[in-house]
Amino acid sequence: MLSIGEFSKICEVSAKTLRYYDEIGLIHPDDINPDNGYRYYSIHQLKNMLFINRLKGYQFSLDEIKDIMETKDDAHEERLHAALNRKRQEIEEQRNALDFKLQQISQDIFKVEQGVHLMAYLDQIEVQLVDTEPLNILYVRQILSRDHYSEGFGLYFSRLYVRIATEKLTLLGTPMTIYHSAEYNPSGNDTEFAIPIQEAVKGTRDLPGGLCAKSVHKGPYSGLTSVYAKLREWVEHEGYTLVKSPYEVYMTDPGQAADPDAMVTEVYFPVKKK
Amino acid sequence: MLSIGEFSKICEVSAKTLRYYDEIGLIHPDDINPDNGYRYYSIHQLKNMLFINRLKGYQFSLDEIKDIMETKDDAHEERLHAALNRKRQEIEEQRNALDFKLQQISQDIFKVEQGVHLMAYLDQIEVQLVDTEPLNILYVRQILSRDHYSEGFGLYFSRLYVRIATEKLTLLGTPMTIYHSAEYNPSGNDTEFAIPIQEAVKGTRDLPGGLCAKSVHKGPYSGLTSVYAKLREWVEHEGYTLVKSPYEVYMTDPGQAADPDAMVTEVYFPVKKK
DNA sequence: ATACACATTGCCCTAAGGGGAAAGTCAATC
DNA sequence: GATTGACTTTCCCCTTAGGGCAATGTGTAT
Repeated sequence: MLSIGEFSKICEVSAKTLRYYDEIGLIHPDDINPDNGYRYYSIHQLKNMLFINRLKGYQFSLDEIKDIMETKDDAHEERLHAALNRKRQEIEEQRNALDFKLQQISQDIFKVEQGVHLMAYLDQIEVQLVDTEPLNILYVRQILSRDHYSEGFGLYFSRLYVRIATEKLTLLGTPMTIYHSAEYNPSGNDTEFAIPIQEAVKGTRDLPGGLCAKSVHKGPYSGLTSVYAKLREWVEHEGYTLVKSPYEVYMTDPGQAADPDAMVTEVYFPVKKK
Repeated sequence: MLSIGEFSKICEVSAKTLRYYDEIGLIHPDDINPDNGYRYYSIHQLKNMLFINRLKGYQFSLDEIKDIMETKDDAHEERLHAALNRKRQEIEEQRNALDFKLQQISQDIFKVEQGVHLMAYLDQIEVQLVDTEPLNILYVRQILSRDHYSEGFGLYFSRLYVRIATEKLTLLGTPMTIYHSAEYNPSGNDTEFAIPIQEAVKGTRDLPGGLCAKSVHKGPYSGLTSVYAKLREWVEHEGYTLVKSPYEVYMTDPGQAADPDAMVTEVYFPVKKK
């Protein structure tokens, strides 16, 4: 049997960590001296410990690891397989996110070298005041969390398109999204997916027209945050108030855009003078 | 002036977060009503808030962001530039680490599909008992933290090689590292870089020979952890004890290996029978 | 006047341990 | 046998960047 210090060296894991794992039930020592509480590990536990470390490296939480290790033999492999595949996908997404950040930070470094403030582009965003016509829209309304935005996006629009095709409805514009959640809510937003059509069938409603502050955004959706900020700033600064939910109109097909830099999105804020 | 709720919507940052940033001094509201403590933000603070969000996206801690924002105008850009470059490098390293994890997890998924335990390779690591000859080594000993391992690696070995070259000493083997830190210590390990030479000049010492448990490892250094674990397991299991510091011998040049899979490292554990 | 949305502070919670204190224990040496 | 120094135990507080909830106070619209 090995003392906690010896086992700690073998696994290259601190004794503190081993005590913590004992506490949360991830790995209990094989034996505990009842007199003094000393923990003793057997050499067979090494493989388990290294397994835990491997999974930790794949960003499993200790809870997830515990679940996997507690799953009995027959279901174990299946479960592990599923979990690994899931994590692989997560890691891949993270890597892509980092790739994007790398591009962005490189651009920002360039900006700093040119003596331009990182946020200077905010002043470049143009806002116009426009009067919109009322529209008849085919819609579906959903609470969507940030994580499932892009999936929901494809899903709900394609459902609407299916209806338009099967019921031979007449398209009158490009797809749009209306954001009903007034507040910023990280857990989920009340979102309406809509497409303007001619016929007033079931599942359509009237989107009233009126005065709007409008900005046109070119590029990937991640840049929209700033456009929203800018619009709200403009509305505030010019003495207007938001009177209805803001909405976006996708001039380029959101599903099929090859180059994200070529995507064009219009953002509308229905307003009135304060 | 904007209430905390309005400002929160504009920035897409929760009110809680704004209060927290006020508390830690990252962004104070422009005005606070002394009667009721209500916070009021001005629209000019939007740019600052978005700047904070941008830096947060680059994985700056709030403390770092605060430092950057408190730096005054003349030093500000220089500091930001340095910080951004540093973060870019960090992000790049993270991305590379994720790339490596992706490869590894894919291999592990394959193993699971083949019905092989992830840690089965541990049983494949072979350990032999050998008798080593004493060596005369030119050395330099250093406390090195994990993070600076690879840099230290190149640096200290090249210093040794420079001495060998300038003083025309006679090389007797490939470079090696001796690990004097008995315990696993994440903050820094006592490490000796050494190269066996013939002449007993200043800066050399005798590395005594004797009985050793030895494993040969092929592949990148990241796989060495398991070799160490295996060796310790073997030593324990066969009833030996470690009598001196373990060391590694790099059969392939650690600086110049093109393909990490082709790298060969020998690990020695000086032991005696218990 | 009432209702309701919004604001405040305060307290506890997170994940995965790290740092350190006070006290008990082990093995080896004098 | 005694002492020393290394090792172990538990206990408590600390970390990041806020989230959740409660009790309470305030602003505005009806």
